[in-house]
Amino acid sequence: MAETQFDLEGFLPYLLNQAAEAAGREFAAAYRGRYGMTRTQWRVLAHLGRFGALTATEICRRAMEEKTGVSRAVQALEERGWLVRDALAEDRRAEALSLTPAGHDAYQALAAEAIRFDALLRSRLGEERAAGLAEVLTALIGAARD
Amino acid sequence: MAETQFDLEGFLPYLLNQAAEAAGREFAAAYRGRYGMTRTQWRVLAHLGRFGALTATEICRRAMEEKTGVSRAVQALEERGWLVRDALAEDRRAEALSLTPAGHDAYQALAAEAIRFDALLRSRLGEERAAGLAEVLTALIGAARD
DNA sequence: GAGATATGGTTGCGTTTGTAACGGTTGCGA
DNA sequence: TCGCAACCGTTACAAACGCAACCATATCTC
Repeated sequence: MAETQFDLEGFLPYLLNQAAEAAGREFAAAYRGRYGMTRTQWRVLAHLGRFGALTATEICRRAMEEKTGVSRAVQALEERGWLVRDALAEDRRAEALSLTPAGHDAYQALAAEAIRFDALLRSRLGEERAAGLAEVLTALIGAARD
Repeated sequence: MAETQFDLEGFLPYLLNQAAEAAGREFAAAYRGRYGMTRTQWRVLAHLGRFGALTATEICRRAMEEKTGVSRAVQALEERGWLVRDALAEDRRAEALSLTPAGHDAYQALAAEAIRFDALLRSRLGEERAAGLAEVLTALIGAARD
């Protein structure tokens, strides 16, 4: 029987990983280097900064992150004084997480960095291809939620 | 001053990561579940199966992988009997890595799995969008190599 | 309303990963 | 040819990650 012809360089999960790691590594310098943050911490910060108060579970669902990672990231951000927990009247198991003013400042600084970096990537690709890319990735993510 | 408006859900590194993790998690069941392999091990196997004998450094460069990760993956694949090291006459620091027949069999099985999964992803997206995605990702990866 | 079941969040532990330092080898310039 | 820098690959150590087990609370079922 003939050998299976497998094209590694056209394999979508491989390409996605390579592109994500390349982009991630490049951007990580902005938050790991300057703020000593983990990727998960940055994600939690970004979600709270963008969407306001959330519970840990909501962050998990939105960010497709493990609850244990979120738990630790929340703890780290809390110790840094960037985040506070508030009791929820309707469910005493859960906590409403929200950013302090200092946390919001950090978010603003990183968001500005992110906007710059995103613009750089989009200029590399051309705005049209970049928009198409974002659309296809979103579709892919949505399809995987099942 | 107005707040910086940052659109997390359109941020390309974020989308890339989400899509890559979603696709990777889904496919990982094929090699982690059935063969107990690490992602790096799978990558090393794939590169050797696809491109023949390589040195560890060449794999690092092609796969954008850390040399320490490759070192450990090679060791694991060697212990499993899927890979052999051959001395290189022209440079006694480096080793030529290549798959054994058993390793090649494993590669074939996983490649078949990968082809199936890739086809599934492409059918989800539609062939046209999938091809465009692959092209843009390749461009992004190429641009990041600088 | 009591017991079973599900959910929010934390902790513990083993695995994986990344950074830094290290032997061994090669290549280059003084 | 001697010394020195660069390079290949491994090891050591620390950080991060993921899974499973675990408390506390909430919900469901009878």
